[in-house]
Amino acid sequence: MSCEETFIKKLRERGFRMTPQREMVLAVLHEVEDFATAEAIHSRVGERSSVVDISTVYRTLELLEDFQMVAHIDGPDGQRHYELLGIHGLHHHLHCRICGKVIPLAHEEIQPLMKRLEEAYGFTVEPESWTFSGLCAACRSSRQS
Amino acid sequence: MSCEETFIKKLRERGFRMTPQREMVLAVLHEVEDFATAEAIHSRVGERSSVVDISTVYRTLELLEDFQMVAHIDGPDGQRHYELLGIHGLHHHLHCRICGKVIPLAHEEIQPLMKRLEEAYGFTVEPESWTFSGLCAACRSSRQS
DNA sequence: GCTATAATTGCGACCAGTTGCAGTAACGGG
DNA sequence: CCCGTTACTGCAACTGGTCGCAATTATAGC
Repeated sequence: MSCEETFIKKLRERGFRMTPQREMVLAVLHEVEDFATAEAIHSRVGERSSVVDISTVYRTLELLEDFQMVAHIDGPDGQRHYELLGIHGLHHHLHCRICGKVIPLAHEEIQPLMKRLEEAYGFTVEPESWTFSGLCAACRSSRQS
Repeated sequence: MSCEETFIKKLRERGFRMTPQREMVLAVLHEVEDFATAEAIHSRVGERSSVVDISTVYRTLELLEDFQMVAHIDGPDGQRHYELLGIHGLHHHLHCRICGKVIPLAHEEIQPLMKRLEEAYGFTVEPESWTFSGLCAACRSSRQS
């Protein structure tokens, strides 16, 4: 099932509708490599067709995140960067504070912690993308701390 | 060592200065139970003395977070809620999306994950407060999912 | 104490993102 | 194929938070 078909199916399941605007935002997400800001997505949508409002872009991204088709990380520039989860599905991110590199982290890596929180606290963690901030190996060794 | 003395010491270490504004923000954090928004802190500071600008409140909170004396969680209302870490030191939070309850989580609970990220990815996680969003035991069972 | 220096403040402009609302349009039912 | 319902969009106003800058003030050296 293509990404767009998946989107339509998930929309229908909840009584939502497919629109040209939503279609275009999803298409642009496919063209973009790795991460893109809402602003970047907005301007690329603008290139393809008549203008779509930035608030519609945000609303669509929120919906896609809700469907676990998209994730975002908060960049140190204070902007959100969005990523299509695609065939890899839900995963997480290690984000280097110095060089900005983003290392993907399989969902299984955090299963032990989730299990522990469930058993010890009765707390069920939401299936959302997490971002851990810190230092990658290269940046860590280069500051010999 | 009192909280304020700690603050002054940490400021001096980095060539920063103690000011009446910073003193008041810290004092208000002591008066407040659990979490407070920047806006709430700002208005309580305003009650005690002449007005302190909201941007100064934000800058002071950022500084205190940097010193690991304060942590924040992002509420579902889109506002940050600040907490004095106090004698318990660095810890984390489980935040129920339904009832809003916040469950504290000792730093040791996430050591295994940090160790794993260090060993497998060479990634050093920053010593900051994390917030995990999800459902507490009560809210989970009440929606029988 | 007084002065010089550099950190800090308050202010206003600004930023990314959200929201309320009135008009528009997708889509199910006839 | 058309109509009615209701989700959706664009717009403009708004929100929480940040930033640049000129004026202020804490502190170290004399």
